[in-house]
Amino acid sequence: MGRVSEAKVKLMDAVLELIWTGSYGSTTIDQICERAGVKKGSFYYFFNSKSELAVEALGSSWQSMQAEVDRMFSATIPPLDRLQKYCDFSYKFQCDMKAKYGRVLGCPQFSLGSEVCTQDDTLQKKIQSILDYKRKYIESAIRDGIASGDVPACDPSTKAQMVMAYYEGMLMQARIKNDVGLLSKMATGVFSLLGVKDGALATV
Amino acid sequence: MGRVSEAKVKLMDAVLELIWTGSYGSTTIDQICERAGVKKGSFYYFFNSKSELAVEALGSSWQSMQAEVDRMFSATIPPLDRLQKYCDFSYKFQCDMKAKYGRVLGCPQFSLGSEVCTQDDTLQKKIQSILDYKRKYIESAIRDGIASGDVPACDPSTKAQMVMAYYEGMLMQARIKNDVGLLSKMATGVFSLLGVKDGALATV
DNA sequence: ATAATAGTTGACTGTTTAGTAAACTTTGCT
DNA sequence: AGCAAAGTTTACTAAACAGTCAACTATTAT
Repeated sequence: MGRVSEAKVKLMDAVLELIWTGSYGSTTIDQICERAGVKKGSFYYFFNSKSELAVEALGSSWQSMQAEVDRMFSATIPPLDRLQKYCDFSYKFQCDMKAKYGRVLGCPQFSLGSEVCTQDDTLQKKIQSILDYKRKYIESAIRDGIASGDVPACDPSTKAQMVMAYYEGMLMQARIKNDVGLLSKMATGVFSLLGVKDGALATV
Repeated sequence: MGRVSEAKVKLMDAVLELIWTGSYGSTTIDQICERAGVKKGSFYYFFNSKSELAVEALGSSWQSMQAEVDRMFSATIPPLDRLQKYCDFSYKFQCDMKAKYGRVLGCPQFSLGSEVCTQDDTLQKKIQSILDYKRKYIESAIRDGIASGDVPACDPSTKAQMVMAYYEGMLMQARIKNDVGLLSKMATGVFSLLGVKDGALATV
């Protein structure tokens, strides 16, 4: 019973957009409320702080993204194709953001993680866990690639770490330079890191 | 004539430390002044804003760093050794920071760049230019490596972009995870990206 | 010595911010 | 209808914040 509300969802959407198009530190609770079309009293009815809102928003945003990532990294897809698809997806995604906001926005977890890691422990832990999930997809694709003989023998965990550093570094660069072109050939570097000749893919 | 002052230097040191150990958005002018042991009136005597101070501080910090980088990337050193030295230096540097602050701090330009790129144009441009300088060292080493036959033929500019993405991505990951261990084998990935077998170095 | 220059200080202003509380409104249950 | 749960709103406080200014102090060239 009682009345129903979309305020919570609206606040989560608003905070993500503001953090992503700007930064965590520079977005105020008043701004979030204004963007969400929600009064501050309602904000504090649902959340205790900006940090708490951000944690929930990041979690829910990752949850909806995860379905899509699961499809890209399906075990039915050849391992290297998964990585190719993931790179292509990221490129397209960043193009969409650039079209929508006039800005390449990069990876929300990485940008935010770098900003708050020394300041907000619970937020930092949430981001860490999402990044760990993402790495597991890559690691699993590498492991499958080794099994199928597409990837030279290596430690999948270490290699995944490297691939991810490269991938996230590229997105960061694209954000800082506001240049989406850097990302169009992203997969090339991924395959170099794996010691795989580019173009050795089954189908794309 | 008139009296002499170290306030400007102290303010620049303070802002760099605060941004690096925290973030740009979360460091206030009051904080900077307190850390520097300088009164706010003096701050505004020398600078018009936090942004202006940050621009000057970044420039001067890069200038003193550049001497060291020039040595590492000396044309007298075999090209791949330069990259190895640079990776080793970064690793040691981050270890020092961890020892000093209890935190891996990563690359100041990259963290800050990602935070302010959508918000502060002059700061963004300053960071951009420093990052461009850094890339030129890598690009030049790659070009020399191709000339000496140590690096397979490629477009040095594009490859430098990739190497840098990987390098900066690694530093970012280390910052977010507060784990310096990730960086100990950094050069391995650099050489993979260049299509060079690890251990093909003249001397290190 | 003193006057001009360079830098310092503290007290001040107005604004933005986080956070609170009490009155009010909508909704569903009986 | 009427009551209770769930959510909304407005007006408020106190603190943090950026930025200003006039009076003050140290340095040095002459």
